[in-house]
Amino acid sequence: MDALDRRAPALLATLGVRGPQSRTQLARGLGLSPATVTQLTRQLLTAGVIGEVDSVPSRGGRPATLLALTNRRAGAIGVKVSPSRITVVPVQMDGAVGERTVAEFDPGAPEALEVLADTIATQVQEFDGVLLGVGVGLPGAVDDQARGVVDAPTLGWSGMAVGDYLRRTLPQPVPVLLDNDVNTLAVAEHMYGEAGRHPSPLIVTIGHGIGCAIVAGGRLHRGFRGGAGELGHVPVALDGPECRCGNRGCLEALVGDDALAQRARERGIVGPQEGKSELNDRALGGHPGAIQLFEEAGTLLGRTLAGLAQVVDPDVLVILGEGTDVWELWRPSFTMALRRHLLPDRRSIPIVMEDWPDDRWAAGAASLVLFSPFDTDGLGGDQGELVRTRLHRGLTEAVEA
Amino acid sequence: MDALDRRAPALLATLGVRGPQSRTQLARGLGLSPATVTQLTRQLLTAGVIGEVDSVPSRGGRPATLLALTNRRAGAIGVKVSPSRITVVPVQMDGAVGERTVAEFDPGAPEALEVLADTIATQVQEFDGVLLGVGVGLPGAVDDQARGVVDAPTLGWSGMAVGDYLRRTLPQPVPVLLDNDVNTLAVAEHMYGEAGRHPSPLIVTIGHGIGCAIVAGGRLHRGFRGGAGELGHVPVALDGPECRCGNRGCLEALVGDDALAQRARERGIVGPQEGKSELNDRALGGHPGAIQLFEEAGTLLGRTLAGLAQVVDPDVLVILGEGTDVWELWRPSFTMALRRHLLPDRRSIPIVMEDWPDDRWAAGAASLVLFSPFDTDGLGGDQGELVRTRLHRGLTEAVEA
DNA sequence: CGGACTTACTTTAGTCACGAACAAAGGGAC
DNA sequence: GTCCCTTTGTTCGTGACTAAAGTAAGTCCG
Repeated sequence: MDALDRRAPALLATLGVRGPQSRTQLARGLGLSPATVTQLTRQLLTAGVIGEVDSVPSRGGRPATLLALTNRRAGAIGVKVSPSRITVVPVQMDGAVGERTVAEFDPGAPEALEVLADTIATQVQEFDGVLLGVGVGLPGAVDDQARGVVDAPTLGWSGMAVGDYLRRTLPQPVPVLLDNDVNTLAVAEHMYGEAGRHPSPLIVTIGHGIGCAIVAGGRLHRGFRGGAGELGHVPVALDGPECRCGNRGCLEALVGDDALAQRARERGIVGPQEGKSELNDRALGGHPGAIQLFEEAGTLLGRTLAGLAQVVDPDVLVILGEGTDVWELWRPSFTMALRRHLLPDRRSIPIVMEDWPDDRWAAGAASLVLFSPFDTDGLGGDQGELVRTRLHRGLTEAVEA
Repeated sequence: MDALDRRAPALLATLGVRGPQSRTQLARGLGLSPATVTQLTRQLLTAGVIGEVDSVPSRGGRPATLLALTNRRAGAIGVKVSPSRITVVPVQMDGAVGERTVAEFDPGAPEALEVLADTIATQVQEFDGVLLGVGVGLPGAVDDQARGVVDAPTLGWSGMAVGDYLRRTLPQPVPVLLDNDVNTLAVAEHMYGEAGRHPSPLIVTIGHGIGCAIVAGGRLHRGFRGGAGELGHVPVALDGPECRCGNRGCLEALVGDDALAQRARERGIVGPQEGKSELNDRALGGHPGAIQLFEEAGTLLGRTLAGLAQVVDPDVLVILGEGTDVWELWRPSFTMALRRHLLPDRRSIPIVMEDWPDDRWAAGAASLVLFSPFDTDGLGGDQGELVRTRLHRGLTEAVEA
């Protein structure tokens, strides 16, 4: 009964995320035989962790019995760290997002980590139900997932052992998982979004930074030491402006929010004190120069992604991020440039734009934790293992109490 | 004893490819526990398929006993299909390459498949030892690995069921595996070359075409329907020359062999009837214009690969292909452009150039077959399964006979 | 209204691979 | 030499998972 099943957490998580399911559905979803699911569910049924809740009318055969969690109060806390603020949200396993906390943040300050830990701590103490862990998404590469060592030029962090610090400092011992914020988005998309219906999506984020995540066969490509997806620093112009990474001609230095705002100021489209949001307003209001700016950006992004798609061959393109609020301005030129530079038989690749508001990024980070029961490769390291045992134990104890 | 072990073929293949190994080495290499290896090897030992051949002096512990195949006459036939010819070579499991057959080929001819099958058939009948299968590498995407459906614009093939045809036509029933030629190279590199010592290499081929293969965590990224790696058709110039794919500004249309030769003719570096090899000669002879041509190509390739490396984050860059015979001409500008456009902490990525003569491509295709015993994901489909059983049965029968 | 067909589970018997403890076979320090 | 350490390999018991065959519970059709 006390077996540290690797499968039981995955089964529980499936019921938590996808809602009530029959045994057969579970078997297919988890890649197990029906026999195994019978065994597993019997244990969980007698333990009272799950229960038979309903039965669906049959479509020509024996009707299926739906299983569901008897106690679904389990979830994770998601954290998004950006250069100016921290967003923290509690997320239940079924995807329900709780009330968020936003705190000002100066990543360069000496007490930055302390502030981060404090902000998270409040939410940890107030969490309703079984807290499986804390997922943190940040703009940068996570060198060692197990220890949580972060390299994030955007934040000015290099070799910061963020994971270790949080684990030591949080008010209760709770698993902490870190990853690049675009990667967390990719995981969330895979679990809840459009990308989950495709085996090999290419996920692109536009906004302040430009990033991407490559998923192949349901597997996130993290690259050597977690540095994959730096789409923003792909060189696209020979003599482009200098980028904050130090190089010249980076995509981000041409179509990132700051770059667009800068160019708009140079061209007199917005005033010297104005920025991206004013540019958006002008363009939506019909200002030809502003519209042209987005057209240029769309072309550049389209061409760059065409190149990437030639090499990676995804089956869908998912666009999201802050920048998508004016996606209609990018779309025409983007689509044209993309299709024009793709091999003929790939031009029909679907493009999906998803709205993904600010706190959803944080919710995405929580998915990092909520996904770990499914993570068969152990990419989450020992922290992933901790999440799994917490899920099993947490739910079982909740029932016994 | 007749167990269709999934593991036994992998073990046999390890011994065939890597040579004699101790049980502990095998366990580590195959990701099995020592206990399991003991069980497996006992069966194979009593069956006489493998034997204890030697023992190595210890380094502070019990000395290891080396195991080896008692009958190593097993291998595959590799085929490389190019627009002008077919190269066929027999390859033994230890990597030894036999004598090659080269045949003229016109992929557009109505009897093209017939010619292909005939050329392979001769080698099949003459094969020395247990023939595990035939591996075919071709310039194009293999839509469905199991059925072997090929889309290859270079050959003018679209939806050709090459695999099915060969399986029906070859003189004996033998597994046939097909893949993109760069993918086969990647597999060969993974098994025998430098890339095998790195978990996430990016493999780039230069020559007539420009291609690449992305390997992540020992896994080849094949893309949706096998179309990944079309590096040659990444757009790199706004108003570049028209490419044979129909688009403009493709990398291949700027730095491929034909493009270089064309440009050399335009600039009067070689005569109107001369081509790439004359260009090589001029450049190696010190012709400034010719040298500059390679410099430009190196810069372009370097910049493009920098972009790709930002997104994919490989741990090594492996360059090979016909074009590498004059790699020294590309190298300086390539290296500079690459490093200049990489994020600072990635600039130290190692670059390895490997010599890979023409018939090695065919040998690479054979690796497709020789690798399938290790292919735990079953990417080779039922053909991979066939290869595994042939390996096991073939070697066992060879001993009994 | 009963048989043919479908689909959903369950039981059984067995395989595969592993962890843990143990045995074997050396090196090195004193 | 004689401990102790390191590394290799083996034995044994166990647990996870499965295939195959059986059972349950419905629909559909004549």
